[in-house]
Amino acid sequence: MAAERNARERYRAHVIEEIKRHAWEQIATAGVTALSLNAIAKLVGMSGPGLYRYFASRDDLITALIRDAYRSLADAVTTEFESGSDVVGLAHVVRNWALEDPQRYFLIYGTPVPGYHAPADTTEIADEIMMVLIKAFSAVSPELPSSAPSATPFDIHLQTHRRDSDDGTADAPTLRRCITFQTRLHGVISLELAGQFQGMGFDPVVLFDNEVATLTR
Amino acid sequence: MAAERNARERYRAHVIEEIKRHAWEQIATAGVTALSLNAIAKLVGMSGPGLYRYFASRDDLITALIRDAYRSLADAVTTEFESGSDVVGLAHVVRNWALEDPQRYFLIYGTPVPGYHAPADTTEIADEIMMVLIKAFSAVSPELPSSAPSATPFDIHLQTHRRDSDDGTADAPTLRRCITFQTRLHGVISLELAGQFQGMGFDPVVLFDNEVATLTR
DNA sequence: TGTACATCAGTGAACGCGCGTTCACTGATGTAC
DNA sequence: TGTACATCAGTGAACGCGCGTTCACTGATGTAC
Repeated sequence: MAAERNARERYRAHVIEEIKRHAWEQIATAGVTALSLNAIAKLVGMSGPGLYRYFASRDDLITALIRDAYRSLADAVTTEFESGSDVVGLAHVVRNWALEDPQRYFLIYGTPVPGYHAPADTTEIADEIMMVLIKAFSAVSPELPSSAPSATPFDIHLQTHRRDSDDGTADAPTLRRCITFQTRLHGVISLELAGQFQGMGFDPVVLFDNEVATLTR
Repeated sequence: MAAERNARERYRAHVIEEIKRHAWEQIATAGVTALSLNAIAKLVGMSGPGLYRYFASRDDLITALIRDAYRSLADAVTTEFESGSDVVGLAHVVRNWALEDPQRYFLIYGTPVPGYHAPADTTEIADEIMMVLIKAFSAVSPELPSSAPSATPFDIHLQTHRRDSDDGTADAPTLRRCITFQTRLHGVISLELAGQFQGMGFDPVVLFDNEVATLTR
């Protein structure tokens, strides 16, 4: 019966969620490096090999976590945009999302593991975020002083060298602003999360706001 | 005899360098995570425990490597500045240094290991870099349009909340520019090194130049 | 409703591995008188 | 110059550990007729 089958599937989904939950706890506490299948299995209440019914390998688990992290960020950004927020609002959503779980942020944007390659569908989610940014910047671009007057060398470069990710509707200055949004936010957020501003005395959020203000200028 | 003692010390220094060399190779190939004392010892040509004559623990080795990385970057930046280079030149030195060995860059600026705290003297070297930046920006600050006219909220915040690292000679706008130099460069460099721009079609160095150009504006 | 079969969740034992680190020890190099 | 001692480099065996993963198996749950 379909209902019965769903019961098994619901159970399965529930266990998968529990595994992931404990995986995230481990990552938050000690980083991806410390993620251990056996330890997670113990926490979930089953023996090591049992976990292989749910994830084929350690890399499989990590890949699933990365996908979920991307998904979570994309959802947060999309939701915020659809509730009428502007670029500044989106920036704060990203920062808050990062502060929520720094290691989750670093799982996506942190030190790459040489050799490991993220699966294709995470790229799609990254593009999804990019699309939201394009929409957000398209709304303000015309008003910005630097949009028409002078195209930067990078703008010109973008006109010829660019492979979508967007559907091609965005003009170069808008695309540049989206990329700049990403790099500037990452610069200030990741250094904050890594504690590089500790001992410098200032409040990171004020620096963040300073940086975000430059995006719509 | 002093000469004899030096022979032993020179030998010691030589072995330490060889250990570090192999350690860097391992890091460049597979990241810090993969750094293994036993493996390094084998490469150097001694048995595992022998390495403990040179480094008291794995963390000790890593700490030494981090210190060396900071030192190397600080030297590169200082040398460039003393040879008459400006802010733009310094930016390119930093990027080239990062490209030289991405994992070395990430060892300093990458994902922090929860729990690990860098020793105090690395902070001193970081301050050293900051001092060079302050000098470089002090040279151009007076000419910049935004220096006198309008202080940003972050500038005002910095005036009251700041614990040196500089000797207190720099004014807030200059200090802000130095910090911005660090965050913007890190944003664009680390995303490039992590391969986040792959498949987007543009040349990262053009984006980098675009971003650097904003620093002296 | 009942029976025969297929699918699935989970276990326990085992494999092979490499890790960091400690310890007692040997042999070489340097030091002091 | 020679002898007695101290320092240092390096070895080999061993400890304990936890890891990812495979395998043969049990028992429960679902499916088909």
